[in-house]
Amino acid sequence: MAKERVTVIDIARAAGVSKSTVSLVLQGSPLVNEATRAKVNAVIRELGYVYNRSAANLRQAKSKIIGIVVNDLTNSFFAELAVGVDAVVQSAGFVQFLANTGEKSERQREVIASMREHGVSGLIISPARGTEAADLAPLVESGIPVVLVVRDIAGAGVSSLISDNRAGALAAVRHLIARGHRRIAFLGGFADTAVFEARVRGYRDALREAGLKAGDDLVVGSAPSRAGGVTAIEQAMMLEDRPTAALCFNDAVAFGVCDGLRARRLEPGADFAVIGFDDVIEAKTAVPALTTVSVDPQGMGERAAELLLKQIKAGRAEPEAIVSPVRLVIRQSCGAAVERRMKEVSS
Amino acid sequence: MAKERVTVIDIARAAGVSKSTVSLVLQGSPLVNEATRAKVNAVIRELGYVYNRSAANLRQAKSKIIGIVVNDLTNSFFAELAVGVDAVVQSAGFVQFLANTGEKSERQREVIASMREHGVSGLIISPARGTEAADLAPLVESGIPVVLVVRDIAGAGVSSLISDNRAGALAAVRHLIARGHRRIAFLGGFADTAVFEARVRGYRDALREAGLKAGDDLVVGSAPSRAGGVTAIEQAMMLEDRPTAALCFNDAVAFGVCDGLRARRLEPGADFAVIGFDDVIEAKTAVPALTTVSVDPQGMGERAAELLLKQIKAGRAEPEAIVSPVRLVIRQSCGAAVERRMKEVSS
DNA sequence: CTTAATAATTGGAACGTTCCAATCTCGTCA
DNA sequence: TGACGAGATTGGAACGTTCCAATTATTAAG
Repeated sequence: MAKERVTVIDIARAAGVSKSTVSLVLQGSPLVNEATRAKVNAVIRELGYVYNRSAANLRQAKSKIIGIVVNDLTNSFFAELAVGVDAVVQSAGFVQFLANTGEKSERQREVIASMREHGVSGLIISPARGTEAADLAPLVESGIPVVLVVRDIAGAGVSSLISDNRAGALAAVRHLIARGHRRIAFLGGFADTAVFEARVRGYRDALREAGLKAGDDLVVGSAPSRAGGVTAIEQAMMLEDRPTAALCFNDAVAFGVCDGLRARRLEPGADFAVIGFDDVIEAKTAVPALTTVSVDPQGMGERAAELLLKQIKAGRAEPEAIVSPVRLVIRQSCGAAVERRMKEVSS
Repeated sequence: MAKERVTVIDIARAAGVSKSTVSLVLQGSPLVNEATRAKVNAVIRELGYVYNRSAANLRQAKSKIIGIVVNDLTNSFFAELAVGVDAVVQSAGFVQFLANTGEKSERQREVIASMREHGVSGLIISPARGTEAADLAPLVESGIPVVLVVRDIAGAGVSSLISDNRAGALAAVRHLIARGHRRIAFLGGFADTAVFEARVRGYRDALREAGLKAGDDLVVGSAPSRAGGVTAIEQAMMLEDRPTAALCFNDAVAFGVCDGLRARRLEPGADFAVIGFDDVIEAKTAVPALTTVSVDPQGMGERAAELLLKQIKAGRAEPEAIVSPVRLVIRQSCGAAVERRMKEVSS
């Protein structure tokens, strides 16, 4: 069944032209006559020709593949990021090579190597935990454009696109304070990441400027997952002086916190205010709808892809460090919307 | 900065051997002397050589790439499926090319074509809605191994791996009936899909065998998402004779149904029984933990990958249609576990 | 009618690898 | 000593495309 491979030469023979002409047609060159173009295209369709990109790549150095490596595909934040990237990459005529590292740096090394071997013309990386500048050094030295997303790596010397984590946390906690909360926790996340550090910094700054003290017992780390959120809130509720509100490391944790709250017969939004981070799609439709710091993962993916494409086109651009603004979207889980809605109804 | 590409010839020259020897080393051939192998490897590291897979692919027809195309990456079911595939594919020395079609068959055509051009040696496809056998025809004629997952396509003539949707729904609804429910709804999903059809069939069969009538008003379709679940339950609760339990099209819908229930001050698991389908990771940690039909997406991905690998190795195998067994995992959202837990406590 | 310019087409080299058949180097055995 | 075979190594052809310079066909200008 597996028929002989049809090549450009077969097409040429069948169409009565040279292989060069066929090649020209394939690349949509304006040099070729309309009639022959039509003829060639017809033969191509007829013989079921499939373009051999390996051969093309071999000849010309550029590959039309861009790679994206994420640290946790099962986290919908990254899945959305990937579809954002895919959208723009695709429409630019590139194809996306996606790999998941599962936070393992060994695995990350492998997939990056593999992508290099396949000749990707650019790479978008959301680095695994613990990735250092040295790990990326061979890659950046090779001159392949790289943009880091979500997590920046100091001294890597490549472009990065991260969200303004400190500002987001600051805004969220200010909001909580404005609504009268005094005991505010920071829940979830691994303490050894830059993202965690930035978010906690914003949290602390907000408390400080309100003259509240930021005790260490109120920031409790955990896995940045739904399950982690459950354990984090449980731990926080063991404190003798319990918090009445929490900013969570991300939305997954926030959902877990809501779950944990309910398990203790506390209604999130009414009895306890919770704010997430990321604005995953489900945040809007959850009940109560999650108040969260919107970082628009899909949009971030799009911007990262655009940045990368720009660098690919430019050959070798100066690395830029973009910090993407962030905004607090107030929904129901922090209690604000409930109040507001009641006001609306009564007016 | 972008240095000259170092090739196998450069290595050969630097190591004082021929390019053939270097090639042999690269492929780990046992033919080459240990000393020269070490020498060559040292030079490879020293010069920062990166293997050019395009060139290799050109020479030998096999490519070490397998492609996976999913219809909705933002649905964590598919994200997990993809990581399952990735795990086995990777350990077999292949690399995974992942693309997302977003349910658009035009897009699906493009990505499949692109993968063919890159010379994938096999393809795992979770087809977009509305994909027909004819759409896949050119692909299967080319003789490249394909396995369809999640959704089968009649007459496509390729292997498929789907879960036993009817049996799962049957078991779930039987359980609901055994717990005394009489008004049971089927919520969510697009009615024009085979998966929907099979699940509803199981649902109907269970009702019928219990002598319950399966009114059409109790099956309400919607988008297979969290938001869809919210609207579906809302619609179901408009009925004058309200259901007291529901089997949902998938877990995302089930979560939405829980949300919708809470919005009406009904506690899922206590006031209304809900069962999902898929057993996404969050199902276990949600509150209440979701009773669901476990299809183990990650395991399914692994099995699909193994099947594909087997076919790739075998050259051209007979298409197999595997239906993967499924099991009802009883947690809290159907009310059963609550009862059981109380019993445990009292004993 | 010649020449120049333009439009289309073309053959061959090149890309970096693998494969094949051929060669070289030993040590061993008769 | 010569023949043999095993172990290592090697040169060159091939894979399917693109690029370049060259060629041919066509049209316009003089």
